[in-house]
Amino acid sequence: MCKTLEDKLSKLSCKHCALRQMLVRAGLDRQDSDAVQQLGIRCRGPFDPGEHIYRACDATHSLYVITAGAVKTEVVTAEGDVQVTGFYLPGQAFGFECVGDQDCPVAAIALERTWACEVRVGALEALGACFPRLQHELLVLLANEIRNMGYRRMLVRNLPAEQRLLCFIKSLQRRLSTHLGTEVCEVPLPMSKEDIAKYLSLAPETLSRALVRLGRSGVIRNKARSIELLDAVTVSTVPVCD
Amino acid sequence: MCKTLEDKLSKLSCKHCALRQMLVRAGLDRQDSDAVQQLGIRCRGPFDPGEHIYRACDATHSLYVITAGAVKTEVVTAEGDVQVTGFYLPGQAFGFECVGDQDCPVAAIALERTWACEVRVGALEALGACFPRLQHELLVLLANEIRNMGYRRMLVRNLPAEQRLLCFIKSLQRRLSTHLGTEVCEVPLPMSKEDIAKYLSLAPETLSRALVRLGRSGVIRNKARSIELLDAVTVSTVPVCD
DNA sequence: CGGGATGTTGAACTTAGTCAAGAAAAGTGG
DNA sequence: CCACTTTTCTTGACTAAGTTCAACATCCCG
Repeated sequence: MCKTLEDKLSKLSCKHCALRQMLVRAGLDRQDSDAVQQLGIRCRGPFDPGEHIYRACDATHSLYVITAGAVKTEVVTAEGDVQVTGFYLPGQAFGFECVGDQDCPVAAIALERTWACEVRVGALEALGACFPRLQHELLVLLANEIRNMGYRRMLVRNLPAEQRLLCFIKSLQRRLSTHLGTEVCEVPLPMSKEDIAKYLSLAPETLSRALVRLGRSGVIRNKARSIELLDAVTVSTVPVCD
Repeated sequence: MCKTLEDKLSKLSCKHCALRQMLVRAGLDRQDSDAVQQLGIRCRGPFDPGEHIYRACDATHSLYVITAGAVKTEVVTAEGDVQVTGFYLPGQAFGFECVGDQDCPVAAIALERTWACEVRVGALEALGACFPRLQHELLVLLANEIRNMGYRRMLVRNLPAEQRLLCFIKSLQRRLSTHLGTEVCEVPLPMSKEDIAKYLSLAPETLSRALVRLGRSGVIRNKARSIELLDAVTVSTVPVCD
């Protein structure tokens, strides 16, 4: 747990952190630290791999931004099978499902040692009443998530296994590059192959074979717990999501 | 075009209209007609079948609520193939993708003769600055859409064609029943089979076969431009979305 | 009544899923 | 630190499901 407001803000100081970006765009930078203080940002963690940040049906009503580590979100159906709905990297916000009043059927689980900042949606709304631009940015954040989900859905659904996988790796790469501020080729995979399979709606075997085929055709190089993207041209022909 | 505020509100007077529900929950009922007037609700239509309500990349920044008719939303990829992303019935809101600042890559097209109320998101936000509960409801509306999208995605993806189709019909039935306030068995299909296929990510042929099989197994009865749900038990075992 | 669009049917083909076995990696406890 | 177990991942043979292509039927609109 960090103690001071300065600590908390420094955790958010990354240029591309979703929450910080929102505050900056809303015109609420450090100068408004009184206002920001009202948000009651809590730094939580460390969460160990496999540990829940929130469980399905927890009424968290909070948004989270990862400061370090990685997180997956998943839904469990009545029949008990699990569907991974998203992976989140440092700087990214998650927990949108919990904004509303209903219980959210989604759980968030740490993939590696993870720290995250928590902001109560109620606090954002309250501050938004004073700063209309913050209110607007909050709305935009959700609207963007809706757009992204629609995109992901469209792209992932009809694509054959290999392209689906490539699209996923590319998305990870893009997000990581954005966060680091430099184009990376080697994409670490904090999640298990099974999680990726569940995210892409593929059997683990199919995923494994797709990885091998992409490796053989020289598009990627498979490493222990990461993937190196080799052929930029081939990759760029794959539809982009996120 | 309707003229008076009374006209506009009466259009929204259905108990289950998404916008009206939001206003009521926010405590803004007819008594606050001054406030509601500020929203500048525009009644638009009629739109003929095939006519666009908005096009991809139109910067509408508006939400729409259908008063009569039916609408589909679709995304066109760079390669030119179309993906239908949603069907909307009377009382339902659409246009969430356009809430943000970016252009929305989605188009909305009337399926039959359609009328819709348009509300500028900016107007909702402005009024929300005075009525925090409205602001909250707006956020909840978007959050619910996010939750629904996640659900739909999870359910539709792994399901075999027949169940996917049944899930879709059931969803239409539920929405129609909610709007009419009474359980309906006969579900009209304002959209073409091709649109349904594109929505469910199936080849038109596969959809056709699935319809025939469901008909033969006595779950549904295929009619000209509607489907009758016969076996309530079988249907209820299908996962529910929306 | 034609003619284009829309929907249906059948057969070959392609892809991904399933099942089962084996290899590699990650925990576990001495 | 090393054997041992357990889990995760890979590989192969087979099966099931959906797509594609082509032909035909039906609907709708002029």
